[in-house]
Amino acid sequence: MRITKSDVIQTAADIADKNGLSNVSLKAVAESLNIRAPSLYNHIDSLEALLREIAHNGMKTMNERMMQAAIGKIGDDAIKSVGITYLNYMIEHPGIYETIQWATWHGTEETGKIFDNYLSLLKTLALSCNFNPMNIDEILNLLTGVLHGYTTLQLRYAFTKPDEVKTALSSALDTVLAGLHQKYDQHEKKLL
Amino acid sequence: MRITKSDVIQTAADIADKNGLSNVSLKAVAESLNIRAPSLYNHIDSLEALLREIAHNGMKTMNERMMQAAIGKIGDDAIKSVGITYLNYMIEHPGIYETIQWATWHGTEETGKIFDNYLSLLKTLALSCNFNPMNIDEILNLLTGVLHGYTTLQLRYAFTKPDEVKTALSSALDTVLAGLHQKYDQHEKKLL
DNA sequence: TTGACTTTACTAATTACATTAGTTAAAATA
DNA sequence: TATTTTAACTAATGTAATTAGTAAAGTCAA
Repeated sequence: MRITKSDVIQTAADIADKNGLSNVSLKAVAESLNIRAPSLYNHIDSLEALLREIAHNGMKTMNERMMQAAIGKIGDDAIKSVGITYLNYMIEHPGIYETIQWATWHGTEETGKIFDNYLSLLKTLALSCNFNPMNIDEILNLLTGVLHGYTTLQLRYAFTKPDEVKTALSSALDTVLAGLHQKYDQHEKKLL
Repeated sequence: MRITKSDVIQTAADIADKNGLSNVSLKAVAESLNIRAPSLYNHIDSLEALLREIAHNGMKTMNERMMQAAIGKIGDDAIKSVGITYLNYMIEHPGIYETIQWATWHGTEETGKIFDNYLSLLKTLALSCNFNPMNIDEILNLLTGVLHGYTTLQLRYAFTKPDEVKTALSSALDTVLAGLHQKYDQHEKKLL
């Protein structure tokens, strides 16, 4: 009968996924948990703080999954694998992803730190692509931008035709990586 | 002393740009206009509808500016010019852009139509790049994705270092276009 | 086991909005 | 000028977030 902070976040995240971010209210969360709305304040600071927790949990879960997806892979393969994982998460959890976008505008330092973990993973993988390390930041900016923008804009088709969208994302990443290789590949190996 | 629907939308958009989307309320809009909140219902249907109007107005304005920016240009040049215009608008109107993103999730058919106008412009320009028309949809998906994702993620830097961000966007588009040309350029000219 | 302490639930009350209903005065129109 | 429409108003309602104060149930040391 006792409820934990984690229960509250999970329940709110489920509501977001099922009914959209705009239907996440303390009232709705409390009803799902069979408690009264004010009782939620024993676990959270405010509705805004709860939304941030949903976003942070989601971002951390995505980071874990993307790390898993990258294990045993390097280079373009690894990056495409991470990209597909990113898209999969968004398809499975559109409400959480919507909350993550909300947190882009209403985030805290914590939000930035979790995002940095994501950048850090992508950076490692990008460095395994034989790009000139001098340009790694530009490369990261483009890769993260493509992933975020492409998946967001394709989300509406992703529910009805998930396989097509995944294939298309893979192909889009191929195109971007081709451009990146053309521009940033190290042509000379450093000699010892 | 009389207020028009256009005034209401403008005022709400200004509040969004200055204080963020979450601070747009009928109360705040009414106070800015020196009228009472219920009077706003003479001009709008609801708060949600007002937010959609902000988004639609913003999208239309962006479309117009992008069309202007494309005049007299073709190919990669035109696309980069449009991209920079897109970024400029977002820097000038972050609150409206936030509302446009909100409308991505809460939009109507109207929202889709305005977005289609944008797609239509980009399609014309992409076709001027000598890409194989058979692949135009994939190409558009990638271009719109990069534009949306890249600009959104760079927005936080765009206020302090606008010039760097604009140069970087131009370079990122170069990279993507290089990948697209490598993959989708028409190698054979059709003979008459 | 008992007694202090903490946790987590509750009810009641407050506040902030969005929204509706009903009304009125000014503006537009015929 | 008479009529109709527009756009403002006040008053009232409903919903949701939040705060304050309280009580029950769990935790843990003596």
